Amino acid sequence: MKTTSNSEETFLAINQHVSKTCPFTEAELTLFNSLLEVRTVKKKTFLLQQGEVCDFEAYINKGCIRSYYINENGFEVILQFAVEDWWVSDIASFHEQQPSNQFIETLEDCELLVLTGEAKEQLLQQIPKFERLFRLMVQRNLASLQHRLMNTISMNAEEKYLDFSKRYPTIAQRVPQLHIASFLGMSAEFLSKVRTRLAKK
Amino acid sequence: MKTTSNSEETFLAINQHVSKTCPFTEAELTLFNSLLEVRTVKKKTFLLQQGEVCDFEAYINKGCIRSYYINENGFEVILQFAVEDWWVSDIASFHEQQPSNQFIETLEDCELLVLTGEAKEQLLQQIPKFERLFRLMVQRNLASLQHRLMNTISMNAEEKYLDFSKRYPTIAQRVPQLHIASFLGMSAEFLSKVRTRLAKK
DNA sequence: TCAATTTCTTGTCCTAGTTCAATGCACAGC
DNA sequence: GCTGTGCATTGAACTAGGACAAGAAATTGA
Repeated sequence: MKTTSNSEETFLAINQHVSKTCPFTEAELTLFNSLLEVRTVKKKTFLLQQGEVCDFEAYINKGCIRSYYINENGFEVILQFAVEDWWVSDIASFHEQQPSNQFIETLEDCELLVLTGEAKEQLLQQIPKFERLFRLMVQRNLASLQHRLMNTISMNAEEKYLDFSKRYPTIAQRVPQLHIASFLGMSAEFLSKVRTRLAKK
Repeated sequence: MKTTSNSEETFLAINQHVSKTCPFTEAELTLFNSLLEVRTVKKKTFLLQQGEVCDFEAYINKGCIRSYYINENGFEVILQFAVEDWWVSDIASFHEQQPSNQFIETLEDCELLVLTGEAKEQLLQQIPKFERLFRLMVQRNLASLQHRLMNTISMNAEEKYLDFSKRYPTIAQRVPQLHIASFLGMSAEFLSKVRTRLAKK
């Protein structure tokens, strides 16, 4: 009894999430859910490290995660913040089965619904409609990354920060400024200066 | 006779291109080809302008194209250079049927194979396997954009230029420096200075 | 072939953002 | 209740790259 109601709750959000992009039947959703692995992870855990092959896509039920690169000079750049109702993965590594060059790390205690490579294959084989869902997900990702690239190139620090806190108000709250600066491509000190300058207005 | 051999030639490259990612039968490829529209376009033609809804994906048989944004301040940023064996489109606008905020412009006389929205729908309906091809295409696009974002944030001008000319030697040759600078997110003047500095070594 | 337009180069001056260092703050662990 | 560790703030000195201007070189096109 407990388990059932618990698991219903567990999959509520993700089922709504996938239904938004594509209509699925109850039976299809049930199959989908059975292929997901529920995982709770402590803060500051790595889901993926540079050099490993990424073998999952994870939907975030609860918590906050960042993915980032570290380049040759030890310079860290944040690729993505992910919170509730988002997915994280290194798609390139996942699909080409190549070693990743990203880190994926929890910033808070998390509850994740994990789709492994094997599970995803089964899913796509049994319900090809899901192919469309994943294509749409990647597509949106691409569009938002394009947008971010434009901002990164054409905006100054203040504009970037304002745009960010408008676009992701919750994340701007939850995440240390340090990381936000890295996401926006500026030093933490300078972000701090920008913020105090803005506060004075 | 002439027509046949001509059209065989026309579709040779694209058929190889799609077969690389996914095996298709002769019949499937023939159907695919029949849905493509061959278009030759003069240099400096716009395939898409800000405000229009993008209704195509175009495969480049011959020529060179750029897609770019112009932001509120009139600042131009190049999103992509595309040459032979690449696709261009504004995926977001295309699939959401939203007005685009990009321009897509030919930099040379081009021969394109154009897949319109309608044709693409037919294609996906009749050969669902193509869904996979398009997902992979978007996915690769995403991966390369991630890479570019990292470079943009973490490299200095010289490193960016060196990386670019290593990664896209042909494009570095074919395209005015002006545009390369815009792609790399630096002023044309500064790129010129970087190049003379490099030449002196 | 010559003019017209685009693109490239070079120099000077200037500013947005960096780096480094010091200080203050908050809160997690004992 | 103290203490260490990780963040945030502030300041001073520095620099990569931008903006502007003016001339040179290269392409285009009738």
